[in-house]
Amino acid sequence: MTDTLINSLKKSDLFSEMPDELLESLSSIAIKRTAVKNEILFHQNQKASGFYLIIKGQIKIYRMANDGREQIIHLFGEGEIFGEVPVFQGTVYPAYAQATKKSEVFYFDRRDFLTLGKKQPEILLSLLAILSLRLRHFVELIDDFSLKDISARLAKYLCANCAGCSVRKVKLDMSKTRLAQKLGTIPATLSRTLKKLADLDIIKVEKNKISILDCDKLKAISSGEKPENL
Amino acid sequence: MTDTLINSLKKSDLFSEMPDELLESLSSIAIKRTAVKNEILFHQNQKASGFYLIIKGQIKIYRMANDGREQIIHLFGEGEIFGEVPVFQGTVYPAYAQATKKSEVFYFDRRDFLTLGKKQPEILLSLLAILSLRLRHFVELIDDFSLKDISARLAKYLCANCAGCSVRKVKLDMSKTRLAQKLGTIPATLSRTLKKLADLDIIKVEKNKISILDCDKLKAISSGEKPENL
DNA sequence: TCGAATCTTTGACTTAAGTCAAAAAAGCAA
DNA sequence: TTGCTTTTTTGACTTAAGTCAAAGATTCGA
Repeated sequence: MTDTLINSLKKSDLFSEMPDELLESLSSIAIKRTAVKNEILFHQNQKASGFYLIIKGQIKIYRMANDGREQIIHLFGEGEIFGEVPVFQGTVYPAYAQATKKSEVFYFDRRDFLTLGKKQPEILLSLLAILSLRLRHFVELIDDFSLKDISARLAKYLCANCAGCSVRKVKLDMSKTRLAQKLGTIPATLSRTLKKLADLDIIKVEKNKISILDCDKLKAISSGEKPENL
Repeated sequence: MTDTLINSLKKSDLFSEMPDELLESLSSIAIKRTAVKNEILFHQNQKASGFYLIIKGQIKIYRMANDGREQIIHLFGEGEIFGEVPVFQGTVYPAYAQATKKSEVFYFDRRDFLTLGKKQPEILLSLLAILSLRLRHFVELIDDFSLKDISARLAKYLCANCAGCSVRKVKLDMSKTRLAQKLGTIPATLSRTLKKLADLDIIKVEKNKISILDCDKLKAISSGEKPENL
């Protein structure tokens, strides 16, 4: 029984990277709940007594505007948690949470969570680690997306995947279509970009293996410099 | 003395939003350190004994590649913390940290931090709240940046700032140049986009006040739909 | 109130990257 | 191998948004 509970935790966004022994402790305070369609899990301005992890179904987070119309803030799906910010802050829920269909959730009571955290601060530290690491990734991602063109993103990807350019051959462990997605573009553009770099003798492409011929130029491109010919 | 310490914490990225009473506790375990230029604060693979907050100066985080060349991972500046992820995880530092110039930092010892967290888990919860809230913002930001064109971003901004469209007049509390930045564009483009929406009678712009004439269309645009005329 | 500095708008032009479609190559199953 | 599907490349075209520069507004200090 606890096993399936831990498995559910492992499938969640927040807890998936947490060490097993901590998950076990966590699972001891998780309470399984089901919500029928349209059931309200918490109200706006209600004291935040606990947060939720969705196992199945979908939860709508919304606010009520002055004129009575609801403003949907977010839809959360399986594996996602919600309500944790006000719980951590010790404030009130800033919105309503309502099941859009029959759903299953785990409920983590704030008090239990605090008690557990007191006994085993490693749990909280682990969560902090997960969140701050993820935050770093996002900051980087945003940097990449907003500041860089495709060549730069590709160059960066290649650089990051050749261990400081000591390895000169990068084998793609995914399809080019997939890589294009990862770089935030489409296969056609990736193909052209690869060709551009190859024409400049910076890389050489053979099927799914990419050789890096000029690591320094690649690095320059990855940080935004433009070589002579686009 | 403690006052200036707390003030420093307030200027930092991570702690600025933390309630005062918690900052006070935190300040009790912060140790001020100075680093001369090129001083190494921690080594790669060394057990992560504590994390740092930069008060002044700059710290370079880098890894050493096989061929001896250093690969700079990040440069951190004033107000930023570093080393916290391995500290929270209880692992080793994954890279070197070296001052690029004379710097001042606060050092938070892992053990002290844990002890404090045990005594006052609210501190850890507050950090969790800060991080998870910030994460939410980033997730949204990435959504916006990668999926939406400028009209959509602007529409979303306007929608978010008219309280569920019950208020029909948004007063910009910043210059249009600043707003353009926030939307990830330039003033010229923002100007044109505003005009486009005004031409479609969706909004009306008078100096720094923007009236929303058609809230539903605005919402549609903000979620990616294209109206008749671009 | 005048004039300088800063913001904002507009116009003409450029460009990176997307769309659509078709050809070429690679992968795969029987 | 053969044929079928999927992936990748290429070409022609479109488009959103950036650049640069100049003209209009606005703001603000003295």
